[in-house]
Amino acid sequence: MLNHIILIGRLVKDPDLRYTPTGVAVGKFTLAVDRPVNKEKGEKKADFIDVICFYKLAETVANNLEKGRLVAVEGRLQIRSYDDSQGIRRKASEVIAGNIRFLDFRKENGKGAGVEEAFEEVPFNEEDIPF
Amino acid sequence: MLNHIILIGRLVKDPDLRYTPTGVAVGKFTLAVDRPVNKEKGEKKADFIDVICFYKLAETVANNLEKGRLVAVEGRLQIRSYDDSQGIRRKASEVIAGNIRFLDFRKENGKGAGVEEAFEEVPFNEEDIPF
Amino acid sequence: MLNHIILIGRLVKDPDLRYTPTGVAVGKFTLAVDRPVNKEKGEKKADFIDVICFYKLAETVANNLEKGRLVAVEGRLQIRSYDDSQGIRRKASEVIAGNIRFLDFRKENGKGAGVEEAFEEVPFNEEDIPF
Amino acid sequence: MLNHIILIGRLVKDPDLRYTPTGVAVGKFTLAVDRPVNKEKGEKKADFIDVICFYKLAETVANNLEKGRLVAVEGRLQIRSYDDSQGIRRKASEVIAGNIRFLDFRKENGKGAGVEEAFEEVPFNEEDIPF
DNA sequence: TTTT
DNA sequence: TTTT
Repeated sequence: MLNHIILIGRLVKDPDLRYTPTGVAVGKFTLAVDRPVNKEKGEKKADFIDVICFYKLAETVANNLEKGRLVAVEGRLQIRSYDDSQGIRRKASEVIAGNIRFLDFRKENGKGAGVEEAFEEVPFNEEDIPF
Repeated sequence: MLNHIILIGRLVKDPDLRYTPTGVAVGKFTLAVDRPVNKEKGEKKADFIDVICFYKLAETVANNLEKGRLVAVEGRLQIRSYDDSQGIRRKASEVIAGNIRFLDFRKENGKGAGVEEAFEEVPFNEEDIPF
Repeated sequence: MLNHIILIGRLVKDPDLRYTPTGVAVGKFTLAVDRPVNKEKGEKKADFIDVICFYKLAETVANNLEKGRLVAVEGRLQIRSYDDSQGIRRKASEVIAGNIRFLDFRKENGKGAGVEEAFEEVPFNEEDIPF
Repeated sequence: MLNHIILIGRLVKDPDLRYTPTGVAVGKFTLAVDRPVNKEKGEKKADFIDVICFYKLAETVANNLEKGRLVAVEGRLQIRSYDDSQGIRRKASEVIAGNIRFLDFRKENGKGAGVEEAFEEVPFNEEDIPF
């Protein structure tokens, strides 16, 4: 009924871009999201979380992100079952991204704006709120 | 750059529905969101948070919600300035809802489904993920 | 660096409660979280998401929840690797819950309050804010 | 019952640090959070959102942040009423931060780690999960 | 101005 | 009162 996740982490590899048979762009990358450090043990751990995106967002990701970049991802967690190449039944856990923000920037592009929104936002004029 | 809020609370009054001069439906209601109880003092407090919604979502809210109903709201926090009827400059703090879930149900409507989505979700077939 | 997920769904079975060798209570349950319905195909699907909780929260869950109950879960997504009983390397995807709210209630317990908080909230008196 | 907000934005001024009569550190700053751009009008707007933090988190913020810095804030939205210096009744809308991440970094401090956590996290060893 |  |  409600499924919303927000992650900030770094890409562990360059993003992957493929197309479905019907021509839909699908992007995939893995994010390393550091866990809160365990103060006693002092060790550092991360969760490696797969992120999927579609359409224009997938292409913007493929064209602008690379290994090591820091991003914020908003999306929903999806669990799907599939059989791997050896026929073993597995579950994939993926975040379907609706919105991705680039949080560090190459010098050359200066501005630091986030990527295109995947969802159309509800448009309205603030002046029109009739209350 | 990123602004996302999730609230669960109860309507303190019936929702209000108005239309802008251009015919856009605008819904408004106030949510009482209980704070975590202060164990020492044992007192109970709530934040009273204004929520605004638009279009079809506004009409669904007006037609289905009433004082006392429990809802989950996803949206973004907006701060806007205005002059009140006495000419005093004030700031309004409102949650612009993108998604509202009804969490308790009249017996008569049984199912308990959430309301229509305000945003179009990214549509895709799970079978088409090419990874 | 930041990992936060909020889910609303129903338990697909009664929750499970176990203890670690050191006596820590660990609760586990699976939540069915309905996806936004695909309007064209009209079919209904859900993600089945595993949730883990600890300590008092685990015991409160075990004592108060059962199959079919509606809850809101706040937590973080954790991915961990393990070998299953056949020695096959697998990844587990689990939400570590910090906070669980009960959203429907048996008649007999009336109040409808959420469960105990797992985290200690920052305590302060509103009157003391020195701004 | 549930109140969770996540913001990413920039400080519009240096943060403010004060102490309550009982010696509790209270930090305050305002975040400019850019709204999704209105494509038709092309104009850029932001919400200016007040953030409050306490204790060690307040001091870390005061010692490390300044005007223009980019941060991620997790917290809850609080609405409180007060009378201003002219005796006019006003409502303050503030995000009570539980967790703040620094998202851009001075060259000199290299690492880019987030600030100290405000909440104690639930501690456990992954190896101990008895499922 | 406040909800169960 | 506003940030890049």
